[in-house]
Amino acid sequence: MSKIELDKTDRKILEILQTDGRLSNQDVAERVNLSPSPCLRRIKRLEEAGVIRQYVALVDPDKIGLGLLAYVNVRLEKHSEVAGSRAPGLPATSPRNDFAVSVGSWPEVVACYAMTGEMDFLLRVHVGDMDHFSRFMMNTLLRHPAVLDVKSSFALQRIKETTALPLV
Amino acid sequence: MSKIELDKTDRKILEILQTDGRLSNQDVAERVNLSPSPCLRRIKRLEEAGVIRQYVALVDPDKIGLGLLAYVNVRLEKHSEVAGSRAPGLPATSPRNDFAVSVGSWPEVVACYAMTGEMDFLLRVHVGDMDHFSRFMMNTLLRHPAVLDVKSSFALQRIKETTALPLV
DNA sequence: CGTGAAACATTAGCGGC
DNA sequence: GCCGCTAATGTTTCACG
Repeated sequence: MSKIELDKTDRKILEILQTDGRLSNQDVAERVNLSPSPCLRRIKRLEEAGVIRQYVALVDPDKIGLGLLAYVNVRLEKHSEVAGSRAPGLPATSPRNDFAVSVGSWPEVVACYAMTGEMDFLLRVHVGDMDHFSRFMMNTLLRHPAVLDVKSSFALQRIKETTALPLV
Repeated sequence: MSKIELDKTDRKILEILQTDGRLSNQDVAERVNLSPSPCLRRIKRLEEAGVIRQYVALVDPDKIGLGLLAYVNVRLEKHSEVAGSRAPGLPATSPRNDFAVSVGSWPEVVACYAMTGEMDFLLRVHVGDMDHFSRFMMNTLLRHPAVLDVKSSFALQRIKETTALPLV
């Protein structure tokens, strides 16, 4: 995790790149009152330290036919064992782990967290419409052997949505 | 909303930029077997159509002292009126609207959706630790006059997290 | 930290399929 | 219509002061 010291200029650079990830180094330099080379050195340092994890383009879901955003709470079976082939002494494939691996392969699921509380997992799911959603539920999520039950809610309105973290 | 036609090449470009938003146009062109100029024309078209909404740098929350991720379900008071100054006939400031505006000004809240189901809003909240979280609850969220009650869950583990949408 | 120069990237105009 | 060439302009990057 290696915390790293960030001074005021570093934070300003992060703030800028969190909003405009394609700004040229020159432009960033100008906005933080630095010349290009020290600015680039700082950005490189932030990238290497993993503070900047990635640069990405954000795509509008509505524009590519993914108009429905759902959050799905999932509860898994407790303590169930995988039927059949399990060598004694070897670590069992737990339902939890199984589920986590499956989630990685479902494109509709863009985020999944193990959570505190009564529900084990929270999934963020992008689909085209209710039809698509129910297909995903019936054919994929509810068919997974580790899943005990689910509770879904749908986004009616996006009040706020940003990838930019507050820079304390 | 203006749907736009995306051919195979456009989708490939989006896929690439969703993973690496700082790739040079030349590199993108190479990967989609196009020369730089038609590739740039396509990217510009995607930007102008709003399919690509923004380019951003993703910052690792752990590295900047925001180690705790919470999802907070919020229920608002129904039908309450703002006390005092309201001209009859003018649209009242609804608690809903009031809340939406406030959320915009709280840096800890990076996302907020109006949801179906028993809870009105779902907030995604990044904070440093439980202390920070409870300060946010006591001093900000629970003090808001529109808020009736809240239910919080905390992320124990990030199983999957991507900003890249599946390109159907 | 800043300067400067070489290598590299972007972008508009134009001709071709 | 959409592609690719060329050439001018702008940007990145690094050795060095």
